[in-house]
Amino acid sequence: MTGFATVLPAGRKRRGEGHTRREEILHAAKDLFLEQGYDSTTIRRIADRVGISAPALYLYFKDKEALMLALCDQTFGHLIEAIGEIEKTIADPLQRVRRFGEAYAHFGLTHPDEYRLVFLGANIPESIRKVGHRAPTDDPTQPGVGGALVFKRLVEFLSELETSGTKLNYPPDTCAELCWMGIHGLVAAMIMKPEFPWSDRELLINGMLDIHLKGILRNP
Amino acid sequence: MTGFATVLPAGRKRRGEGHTRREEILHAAKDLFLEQGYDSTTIRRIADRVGISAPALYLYFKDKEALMLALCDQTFGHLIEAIGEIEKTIADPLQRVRRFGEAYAHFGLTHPDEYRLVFLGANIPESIRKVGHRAPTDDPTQPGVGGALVFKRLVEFLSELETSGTKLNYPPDTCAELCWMGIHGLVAAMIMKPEFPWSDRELLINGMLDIHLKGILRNP
DNA sequence: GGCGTTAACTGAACATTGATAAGTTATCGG
DNA sequence: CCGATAACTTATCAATGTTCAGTTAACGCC
Repeated sequence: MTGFATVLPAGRKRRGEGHTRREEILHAAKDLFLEQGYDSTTIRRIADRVGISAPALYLYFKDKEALMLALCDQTFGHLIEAIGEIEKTIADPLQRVRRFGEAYAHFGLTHPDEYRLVFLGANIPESIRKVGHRAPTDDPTQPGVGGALVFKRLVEFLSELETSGTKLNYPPDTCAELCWMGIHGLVAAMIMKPEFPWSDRELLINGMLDIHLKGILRNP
Repeated sequence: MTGFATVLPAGRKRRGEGHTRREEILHAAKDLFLEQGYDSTTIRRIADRVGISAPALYLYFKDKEALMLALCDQTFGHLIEAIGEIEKTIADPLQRVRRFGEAYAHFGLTHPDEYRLVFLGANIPESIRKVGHRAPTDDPTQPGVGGALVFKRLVEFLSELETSGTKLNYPPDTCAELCWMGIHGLVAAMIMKPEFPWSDRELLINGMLDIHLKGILRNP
């Protein structure tokens, strides 16, 4: 019907088109993980949705964990892009930090499932939980370093803030940990317990940012 | 050696002593969950450690999930006790809030798996994820209501603080949400990413509490 | 056109998992 | 001693992640 591609035996890829299949798998796996969680998503079901046999999946990913890692990196990419945007458009270090927080919260709340996957390690076995927090010096093309990169940016922003003359109550790393964890806690909880009668979202996010920015600056 | 209990065929319980076995299972399961995590702990291994067959475990717990839930409730009792202790021994409302935060963080860091299970809903099927956030009016003898009870106490502490004359920057519920989420984020992250090079634990916890207490008080 | 190489894929199988069914043992009141 | 039944076991199930050994078909080359 469609016309292109000569009739192939039910979706078999031509030579050299493996990466296409790989992305099909990623796409299907993402959908299924988000729908049913990591544990309930089986290799067979992913393969089914793609239209291949289960072992074929192992041609593209070492194991289920590697699949998940690849997905995490993909998601982190989006967040890192958003942060790069801040670096380009905002000059004031304090504003950068605040925008970082807003971008982070926004990212989490608009991609709740991915956030769960990446930052909460929900429904993922212990073995891959440490994803995203390898040493910040790791090769960024390697899977699983997204989280560290994001954190590194925040530390950079805070270091700028300090060298620009603003006094901080803690070292930049500690400030970064505190600020991040405050926002992270809020986002994580709002995602995990949506049925809880939360106060207004904007109020909470702005409140959390206010509190933390005030809290880390020596002379507010 | 110990001497009591007549020689039994390798640990079989006398009639009516089932609850003993139940507690043995809970104990073994707790150890194993803490050592290896929820997923990696198999029913068979728990049964092995207790010295019974795997199916025997199902005489005492409906399934693996029920076992974990029972453990959660048991553990939560300790947190609620600790909070009750604060109510008894500390009068000053501000101190109460601070102690609450300390107790909460301490609880999370010393019971990471229970914390993950109840407050993060990690590694468990959706069905039990919402545990801990049922309506606060639920029967506390039912499994899985710990979280809501704990939050209620914090709101009470903050309300006391307000009625005692201290001005707050936000309503007590919002303050409670902000304070809780700050600490929660920190605890959650330290649990989920233990290999991250965190700043000093005490420093972070105290820092987070300082920031939030300063942040919610109108005139510090 | 035919041929060999090999990327892309499949079917059968394995070990391990949570869980159930059906049967067995031993305790204890009468 | 006996019958009821609490406490437990063996055998087994279906589902899972993963591997092995093979099969199919696309493509470069003669």
